[in-house]
Amino acid sequence: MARNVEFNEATVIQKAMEVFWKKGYNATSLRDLTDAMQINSSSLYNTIGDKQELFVRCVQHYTDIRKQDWNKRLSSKRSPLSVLIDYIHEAVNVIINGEDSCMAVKSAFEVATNDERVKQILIADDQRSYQFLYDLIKKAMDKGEISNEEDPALLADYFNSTWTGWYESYILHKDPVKIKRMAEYFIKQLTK
Amino acid sequence: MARNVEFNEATVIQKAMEVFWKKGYNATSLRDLTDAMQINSSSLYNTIGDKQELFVRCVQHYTDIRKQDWNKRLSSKRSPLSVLIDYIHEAVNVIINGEDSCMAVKSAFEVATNDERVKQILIADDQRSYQFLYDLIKKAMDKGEISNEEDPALLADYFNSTWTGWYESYILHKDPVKIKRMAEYFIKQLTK
DNA sequence: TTAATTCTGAAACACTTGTTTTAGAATAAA
DNA sequence: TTTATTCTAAAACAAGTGTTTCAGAATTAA
Repeated sequence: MARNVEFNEATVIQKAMEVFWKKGYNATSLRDLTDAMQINSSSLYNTIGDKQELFVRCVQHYTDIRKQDWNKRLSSKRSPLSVLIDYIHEAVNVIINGEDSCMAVKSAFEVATNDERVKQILIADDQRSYQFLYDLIKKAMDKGEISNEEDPALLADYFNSTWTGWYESYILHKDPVKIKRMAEYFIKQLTK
Repeated sequence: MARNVEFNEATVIQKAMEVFWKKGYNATSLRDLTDAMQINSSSLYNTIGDKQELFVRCVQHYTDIRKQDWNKRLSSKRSPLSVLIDYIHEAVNVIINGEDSCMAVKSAFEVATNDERVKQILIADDQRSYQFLYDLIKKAMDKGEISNEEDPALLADYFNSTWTGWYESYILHKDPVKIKRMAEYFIKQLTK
């Protein structure tokens, strides 16, 4: 028997996420957040909680989106190898067209060592990313699309950690060709 | 005709670097810094400058140390391939024994997009890292220690960006075996 | 309509931030 | 020793930080 929350929580988390994503956790102030979210700090503290809690929700939201993408790709009827190669190409596009690098990577380096909850979310995200690669590589091997000489778990691990360096490279050099060449070499290794 | 600065600048920069390295730029306060450096903020501002300037010097110092290490390794009389493999093994040891990841990587993601000077220092550092790898790979190819089928520039670029992902992996999983396995695969690719 | 409840906005909170001021101690050259 | 200069320590600075308070507006169910 009382009024309801005026704002849509999902919308507001999305807005906050964009600010955190761009500026990082420590460089983002509560004013930055409430300005973007268009809510008063009292509403924020009444519903979501403090800055840390909000950040946790934002990272969770960020990884949820990735999760959906991986699931969608995994349920594709197309050949495992083509799904994998498409994914690599789209990952390259995200790197060279996105403005703010990857929030998961940035948060791993800036926050994960100090915030156990953020760390756990990123571990789960990394595990899903690994599983996505592992499933495709394994299926591609079983189908004979790629050589099965190498351990698929090792390949998945190795490739899973490769993207991060591409983000760093793009921050420093802003060179799309460099990223594309590395991606082609990456694919070549996989398919030979 | 006046007194001299009491503290040793190199010592003080080293101390500041350690704090920035561990906590990151934004999470480090001036008090954190002056406590570690054991100097008053007025002395800091009189000699070095503000927080940004201090950070720039610290990143410069960090990359200077790496530069020395690369030069030392490049002047080795041993075979290029063995120098390279040694370097990879020691890089792995740094990752799994170090407590605070890599300051260059952390700074690339946290600061490089907002501070042009830091970015330029990191670009120069990255260039030296690339050149180090390129020189060894090229020499190893010329000597016939490794296959020269692949473009050494591409290999150097690719390998240069690989380490970053290993740092992220180690932050999340703290799994030395995982890093070691990736390094062995890395070497295997190089030598086959 | 009433009553109970929960939300919102603005202001205030205490504390921390990066930086500057100031008074005086220290020191090198004359 | 004097003098000119530059250092240092402590305090003060204004602005910004994350968070809380509180009065009142809003809303739902009775």
